[in-house]
Amino acid sequence: MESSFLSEFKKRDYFNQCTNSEELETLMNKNKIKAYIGFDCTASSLHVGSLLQIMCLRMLQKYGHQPIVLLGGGTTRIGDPSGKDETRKILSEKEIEKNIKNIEKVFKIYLKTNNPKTKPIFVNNYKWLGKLNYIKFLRDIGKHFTINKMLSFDSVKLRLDREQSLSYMEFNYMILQAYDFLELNKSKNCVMQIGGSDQWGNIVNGVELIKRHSSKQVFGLTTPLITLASGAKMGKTEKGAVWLDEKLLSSYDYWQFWRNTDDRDVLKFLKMFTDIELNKIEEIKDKEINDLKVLLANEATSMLHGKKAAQKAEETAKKTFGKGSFGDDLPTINLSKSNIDKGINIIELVLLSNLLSSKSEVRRSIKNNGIKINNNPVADDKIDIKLKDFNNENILKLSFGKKKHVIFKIN
RNA sequence: GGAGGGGUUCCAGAGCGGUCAAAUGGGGCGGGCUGUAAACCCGUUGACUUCGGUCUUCGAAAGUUCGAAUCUUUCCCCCUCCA
Repeated sequence: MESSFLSEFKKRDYFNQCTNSEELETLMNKNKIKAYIGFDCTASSLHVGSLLQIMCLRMLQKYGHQPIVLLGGGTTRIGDPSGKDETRKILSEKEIEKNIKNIEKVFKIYLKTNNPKTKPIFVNNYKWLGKLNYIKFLRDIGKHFTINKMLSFDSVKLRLDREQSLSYMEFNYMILQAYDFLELNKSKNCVMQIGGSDQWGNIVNGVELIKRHSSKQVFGLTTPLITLASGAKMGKTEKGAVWLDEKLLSSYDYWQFWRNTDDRDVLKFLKMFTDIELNKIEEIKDKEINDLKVLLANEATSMLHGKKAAQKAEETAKKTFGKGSFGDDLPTINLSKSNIDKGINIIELVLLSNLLSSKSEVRRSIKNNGIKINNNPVADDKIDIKLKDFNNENILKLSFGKKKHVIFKIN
């Protein structure tokens, strides 16, 4: 069978639900379509939680379809109640605009922008939501929604069941999202919305609205929630969220995130988050698991930060973990010579590194053998770091645990 | 509107005048084992410390007491049942 968008979509385990799989398949084989995904702009960048959605857009391009990226300046002002227990904080206009600009950059990395037929279209729903006329909106759009049905959606129902408050503002979120779809259908001929499984209700609403309002058939497609073998949510490291932004998470740490994947998740992630062809994955799947993890880390990191960054990260990792030495990708902190001459207390040094944030923590960690200077555990929290602790290149490696290292350099 | 129950350290959840920086479990962190994995085992989990202690915490404020997370008063918030 010839490979198609939807068949590969399914084979890579991107598929959760579709409003009408067969017809969508037919349509996509016949025509090149436009599909959109909306992204939340609450934070200044996206993290790996959105990566699967980004991969979906890439796949659209791969099959000649055109992705639309909706950066929800309008809906971010409201806040999606799906999966949230509490009302989100409301961001200022300026913050949202700033976030949108920054998030756009991520898409320009992941998506190809040179082919005019498939290059991503960026839209901001504030453009149309911002100037809605309330009465007109109620008459044109609001009449297609029944409260009875809206109350039955999980996003609303769960909140109400737990007797948590749901503001009228948030209650309207799903209508606004449905309206987005309608708007994109009218202005850009967008016929599909993709989203995470938690968006199913919102997406279906859009599909139905368009059917009622314009008598057109459009499609909704969702991706599964990624659950880790460990049961945890995907996307955390020692340092917090795994951001898709060098400024928030270094390419080395990003590489490490993938390198540290649970054995049981490696093949799944290779399928989901790399461009390696499926038959190739099939071939290599029995290779040494750690080699596969390196492959995964390299592929995922190259895609975001470039090949060079990936190589450098691998290099640093090899030195740091293999040889117990270090590479240039580790965070480096410069010290002045005069500081060292006086001697720096070990606790102060650790605090300088930001590896830990309080003196008590440092003391405890030293007691637990968790702090190392040049691979040697520090036994006493009273020692001072002096010139002799630095190597002949004036470098000292400070480690907390096995994975977190910082380089101190005298200059 | 009426009647009860409750707000405790990251979370769940004990404590109900001194022995409480607060049981226990989960999570986190560190160590061991290994493969930078999982599982398992051990330690640790408010801050500061000259390691003797000191300081700040149990919804908020005020009070009783030599002494309060524990008692009293007021306030704020949440839950259950009745109307």
